[in-house]
Amino acid sequence: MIDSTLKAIVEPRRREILRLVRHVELSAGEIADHFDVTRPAISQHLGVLEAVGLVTMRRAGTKRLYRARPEGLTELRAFLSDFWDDRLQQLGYMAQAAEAAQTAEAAAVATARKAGRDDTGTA
Amino acid sequence: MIDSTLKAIVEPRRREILRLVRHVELSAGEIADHFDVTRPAISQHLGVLEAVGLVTMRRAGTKRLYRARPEGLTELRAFLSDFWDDRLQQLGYMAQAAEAAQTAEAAAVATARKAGRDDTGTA
DNA sequence: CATAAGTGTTAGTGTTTGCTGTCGTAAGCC
DNA sequence: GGCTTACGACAGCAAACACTAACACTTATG
Repeated sequence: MIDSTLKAIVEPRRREILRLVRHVELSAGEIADHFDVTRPAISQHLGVLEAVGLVTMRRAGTKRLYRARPEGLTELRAFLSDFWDDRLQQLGYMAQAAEAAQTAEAAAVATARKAGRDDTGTA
Repeated sequence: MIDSTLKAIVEPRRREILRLVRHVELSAGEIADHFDVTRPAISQHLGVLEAVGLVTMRRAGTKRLYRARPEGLTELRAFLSDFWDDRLQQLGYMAQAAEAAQTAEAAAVATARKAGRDDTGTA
């Protein structure tokens, strides 16, 4: 699950695609225009990104519009944080922190401490 | 640079190795004992991890002791944070974008057309 | 219904990658 | 010196991956 998401992220072209559709919605053709490879190649990359939940797609006439899925990115960030921080928090933490950060970052940190457990992670 | 680091992280066995030597120093043989593959295979993984600066090695007699290099992990985390936050310090931006996109999808598409090819991708 | 535009899908290909098996090398022990 | 331990280095192989080319499908437009 997380493994496939990581594999999707590794490909440089897919990271670039993710950057393109992070804030705006783009059609497959518009995305392909940013690269030198053929459109089918980009279509495959989009399929991979959609399969792992990093982008969403909606049809608009003959076009298909893609957009980054913030939740997918959040989940990946949560996993990576967990990986490095030694199971300091759970998956839902990042979303809570993001919400709390709008008013105060310190509050988010406090939430992390509150939700966290002992980090005696001697693997 | 970051690309090779990401590639090193993607391999599940290398992530497991990284977990093993995160807090304690282990010899190549001890690390290999945790896996079903042969020692040369683990040796190759260790070589990759060392090449990208995710682990350090020191010789102790006939043994070679490996340990995670925290700085390497920090650099990768910094890159990933920069990638997702787009050097916009606000953590809660994603939620706002997702909410706003529902009401201003047409505007987003228009913006995309207007933006055209500002970045041809040189990751 | 016929045609064109916009994409996804499938088959096939070259390259990369992780693994095994064998060999070479440096450090300790008799 | 000769032997064992511990490890890396070098081919060789099989699977995975990204790409291209050709085809199929869906949606407007006449």
